[in-house]
Amino acid sequence: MPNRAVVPITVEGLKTACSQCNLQELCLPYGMSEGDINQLDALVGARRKVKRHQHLYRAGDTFESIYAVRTGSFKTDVLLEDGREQVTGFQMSGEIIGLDGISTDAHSCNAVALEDSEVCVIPFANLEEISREIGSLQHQFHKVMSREIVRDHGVMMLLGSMRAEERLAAFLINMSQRFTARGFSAAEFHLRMTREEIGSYLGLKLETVSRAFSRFQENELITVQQKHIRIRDIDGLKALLSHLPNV
Amino acid sequence: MPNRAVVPITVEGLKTACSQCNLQELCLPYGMSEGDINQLDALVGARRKVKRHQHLYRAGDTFESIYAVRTGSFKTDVLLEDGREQVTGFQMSGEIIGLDGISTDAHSCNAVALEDSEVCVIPFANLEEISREIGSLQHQFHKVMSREIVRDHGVMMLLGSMRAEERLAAFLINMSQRFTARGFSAAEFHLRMTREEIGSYLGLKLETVSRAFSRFQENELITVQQKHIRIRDIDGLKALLSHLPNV
DNA sequence: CGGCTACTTGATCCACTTCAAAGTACGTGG
DNA sequence: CCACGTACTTTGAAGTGGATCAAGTAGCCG
Repeated sequence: MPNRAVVPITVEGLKTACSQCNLQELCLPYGMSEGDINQLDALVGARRKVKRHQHLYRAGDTFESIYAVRTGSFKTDVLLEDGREQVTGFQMSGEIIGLDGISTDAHSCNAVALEDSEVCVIPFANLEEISREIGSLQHQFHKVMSREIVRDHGVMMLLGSMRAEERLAAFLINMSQRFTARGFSAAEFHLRMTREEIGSYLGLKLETVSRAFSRFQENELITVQQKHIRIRDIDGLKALLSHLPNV
Repeated sequence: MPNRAVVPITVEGLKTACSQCNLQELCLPYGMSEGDINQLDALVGARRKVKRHQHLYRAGDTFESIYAVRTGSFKTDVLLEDGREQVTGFQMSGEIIGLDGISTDAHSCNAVALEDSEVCVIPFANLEEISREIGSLQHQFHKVMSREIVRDHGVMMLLGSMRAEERLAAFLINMSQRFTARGFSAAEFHLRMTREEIGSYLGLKLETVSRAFSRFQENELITVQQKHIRIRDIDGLKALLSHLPNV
């Protein structure tokens, strides 16, 4: 596990490294003083590489740090005793993982890399300490947590009130937006997760996900080749979301 | 709207008033100094009464404060353009409402009183300022937010992976635990929400909720009389959660 | 090339929804 | 205090979206 100390931190380096990070809004742009930069130095403890299919943490692990995804992507899931899995989210670069652990000082879900990935380890005690001194960091962190709560409400809406094709359309639109925000194509991207993982996230079986993809392709909304997706008619997809179930 | 200033704050009074509050863990027990108490004075801005079926806030409202439920209970929900409603949670005394607003400085859901209720208004700017000075308050607040995220994951599990009777059993067990934590009977309680609201929360139609209640009654797990519930076999309910769907 | 994992597609089934009709509690005004 | 209206709940019967079961296919990697 390469320790942070190994990689000398420079302001330039940070700006590059963290340019897509969810925490950037408070770390960098707001004219941090030299002293602030030194504190930031204390904030990010280390980087950690996680290979595909490896756990970043498991349910039950002691909580010490939250993580910012630098490269790659993750899924978080909850397991029931009988083996049922619920994927609670997919995380891409710049997104924060691990907030579930603050509540009880132990993680309540699993975080697994979908591809070879790297995270910034942010010891939570450090974050709390520094955010007591830098108000903008404190506020930004609160926004990150709140955003997670709002996102979760959206997933509840999806799981509780939408039909299969609406759920998949919402998922594709969301992925497209997140790729766009990272400077990738809005129309063409590569999904890192399996049909089963998408299904688990959307509360559907993998066959249903597959059939919905096929239906979208028939209707010329998208082109599917395994995990490679090309969106041909984003408005058509969005239209699926604004219709009543039986109209 | 009675302002806080109207009700003189005393340490005794606070201990009584906040004895069931989620924020109590940091406000009260940790031997706050006289100075801390004065700061607390600045934290809780006012109390606000909300009548049954009235909104505490609506989606789109500017975010300024979070709320601690003093008496009564609330639901929070998200509405789709076509009228579909997803209830995202039910809140009882001591629980915090409004965390969704931090993210964008505007609320993203509606909060509606299920009965005549009263909340403590906590201006969020105050909370951030004071929590920069009192570390235990800061940490407690982070725990409250994290707990909300963990709870949301549980609801996703419920909506995405459980069948109707499992969902209702999980709901009843959860309600029972929360009533117990408030000093009420674990076995007998009055639901403040309608079958339709329970159904919306659980991703089911009201008829399905009603049928599941009836089935539980047939199986002597509970007694139902409209909104009055008596749990006769809590272990039987719990057993419903640990079984495979087809076993 | 062989073996594996992931994906697609068809046929059948069933849990939950939808539609419909009563029944019950409750508040209000006469 | 009763009559009536309203909102909520229960229950039945029929319909359907997605699950399940079952092949078969495509891509990947050692």
